[in-house]
Amino acid sequence: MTPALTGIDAPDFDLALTLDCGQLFHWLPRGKGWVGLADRTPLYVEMAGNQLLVPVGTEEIARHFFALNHPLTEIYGTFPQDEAMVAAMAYCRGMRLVRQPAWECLATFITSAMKQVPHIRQISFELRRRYGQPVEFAGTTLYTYPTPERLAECTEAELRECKLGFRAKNLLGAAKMITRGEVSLEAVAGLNDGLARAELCRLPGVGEKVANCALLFGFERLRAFPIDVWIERILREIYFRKKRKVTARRLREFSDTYFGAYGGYAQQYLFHHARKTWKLSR
DNA sequence: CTCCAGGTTCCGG
DNA sequence: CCGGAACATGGA
Repeated sequence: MTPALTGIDAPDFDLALTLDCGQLFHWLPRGKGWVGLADRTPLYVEMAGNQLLVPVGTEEIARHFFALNHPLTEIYGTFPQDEAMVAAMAYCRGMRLVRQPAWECLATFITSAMKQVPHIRQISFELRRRYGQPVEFAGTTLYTYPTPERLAECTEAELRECKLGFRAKNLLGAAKMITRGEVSLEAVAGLNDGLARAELCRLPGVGEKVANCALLFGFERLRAFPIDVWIERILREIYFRKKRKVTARRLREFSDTYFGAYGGYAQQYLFHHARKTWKLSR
């Protein structure tokens, strides 16, 4: 049933936080840990002290996927040390931004527009179950995220059955453009942040925010700073308190510089902290 | 029943 | 460039 496990060093790593902060949408609790896919590789993961337990033979894949080599201490040192960041840092210490497959990440965030996290998970599981590839693992069946080629074969009506709503047209359109080679994610990977973002924004359903999520979580552009409704609230209520008529452009210019070289990390810390602590008092 | 959710796109000042 | 509105669906 359960595969043989082996431990790998994982200092400064909070697995639960990393899986629960809204960057991944298909991992499931299992026993003392979680199961999920790192691209095509099924993993069971569990913390044991400063070690991460993973199936024998998947050590390198797990190390890479969970970005255990991101220099967290150095990253924290680049954060602005204001009150909000200090609080978010304390709350989220050990959270890592994992290395997601580019298409899986991009597609998932196309389907995330105006949806709550549980809905995004629901959509992800449904797309995987219908159009992904089954992978047997530890007595259960996991499903890979469907390729652009497979999704491009679907009709919009079929995708709507996955509760996508108006996002179905966008996901289908993006899958088709990528399948036809009109946009190449391999090429995007070779562009600088600005050009990469512009290229991604050519896809339907991909605007500034979704492109930045893809860059941050799928292309390891750790400076990318997605501004969603939560981050916008934080910026307006904390960093622009009492300021009149703060435009979206102004928020973007501020966040692009203020949070530094690892702005994406700062963003995710602020995002998760606010979501977990503000929600209770509303 | 009403409101809103990890937005994008289009349209009129 | 900026603010509004439409767009689907489900949970609170």
